[in-house]
Amino acid sequence: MSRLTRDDIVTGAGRRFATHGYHGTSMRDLGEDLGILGSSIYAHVGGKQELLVAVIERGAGFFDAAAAGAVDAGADPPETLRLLIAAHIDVVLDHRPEARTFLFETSFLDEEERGRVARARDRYEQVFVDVIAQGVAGGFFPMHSDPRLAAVYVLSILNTVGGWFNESGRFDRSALAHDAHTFVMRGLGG
Amino acid sequence: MSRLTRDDIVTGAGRRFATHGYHGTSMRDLGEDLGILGSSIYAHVGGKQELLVAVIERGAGFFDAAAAGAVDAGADPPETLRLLIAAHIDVVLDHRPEARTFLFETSFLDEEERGRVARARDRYEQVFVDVIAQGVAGGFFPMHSDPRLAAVYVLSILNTVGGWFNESGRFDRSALAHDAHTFVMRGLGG
DNA sequence: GGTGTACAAACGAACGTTCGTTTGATATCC
DNA sequence: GGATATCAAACGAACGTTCGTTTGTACACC
Repeated sequence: MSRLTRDDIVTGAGRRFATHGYHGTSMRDLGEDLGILGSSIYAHVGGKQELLVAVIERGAGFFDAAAAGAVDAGADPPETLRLLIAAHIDVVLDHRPEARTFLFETSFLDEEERGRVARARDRYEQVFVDVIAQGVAGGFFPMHSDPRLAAVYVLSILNTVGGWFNESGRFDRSALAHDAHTFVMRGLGG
Repeated sequence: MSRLTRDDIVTGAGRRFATHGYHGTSMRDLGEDLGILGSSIYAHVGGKQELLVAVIERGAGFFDAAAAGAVDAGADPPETLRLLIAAHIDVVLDHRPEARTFLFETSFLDEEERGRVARARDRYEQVFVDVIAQGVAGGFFPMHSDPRLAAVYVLSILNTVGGWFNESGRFDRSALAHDAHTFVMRGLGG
């Protein structure tokens, strides 16, 4: 058992927040997970709320990077959407604690940070909206309803994946990504 | 200000649990919402956990009733699915606190109740799975993937509605139900 | 030898819950 | 119909515990 870094603390906090919720996690619980006393955490971090901010910003960073990677490939809308879906699923499954905390614990941030995170999430959602809108404009998706609504559907499906998908189940991750993509493509009329 | 009943307390608890989370709600907070002291709540219920159980069972009851109503209509799979979607959206929007608590706070129940609720949720999900499977078998949905997976997609979309839909926005509720149904129908290949 | 990590004890505040008491309405008797 | 008994609802204070956080000290490593 070597000494802990701030990153270790944030990682442990993410795990706890994701499984027990922010208010269901005490500093002593978290310390126990890490093998130290709850009070010792204050050598690394200013407080509990700061931990929540750190975990959520990590999660936001993962999603941002994933979206950037998918868009930068410069493919057509259907292919870009496929990349976005696969990348989102990767984030949710490879960084489950941070993703879950980012997606479901944001309301427990205090005012200012909550606003910043909300804006970050809107920006991310807008990437999906834009791709769908471009697909509609380009004739790839012959659907006539609101791209914003469709983006919400897609993200609803993807955000929930971390809650039920089991990596050692009948489907593997790429099968899930493929299945979700075809479902969404059909939903868009493509 | 008349006297409160146990139902009033449960309703208030649902509102708090849905907005602040179970662990983010104190008995004194809840009392303040209701215009009484936190300690006075114990004249109506045994404790905080009992309130959570009561709220969640209410929510489960709403969903069960909605599913029963949709299935009892005896329509073909596409129409039954349309009824299921509309009924689910009605529950989520007409009973937002109970629905949200049922959907997102179940993990804070203690062991036995959590198991019961999980089984109730599985039963509800199975209704969607069955309708989709019947639709596939009957040739209504020419999709070849897992009905269980498709049911998860549909419920992911529907469960999230309470988090973003605004009754006074550009879409009204029936437009949302219609849009979601066509998206899902296309997703199933129908 | 200074810096940073962890401990151990303690802080005040808030937690869920209990308790004895007060209140206000309803039902009963004369 | 006015005094009286009953009972649930609410109060207000207090219980023991846990919360997030602070402080002072010991000890490790560069």
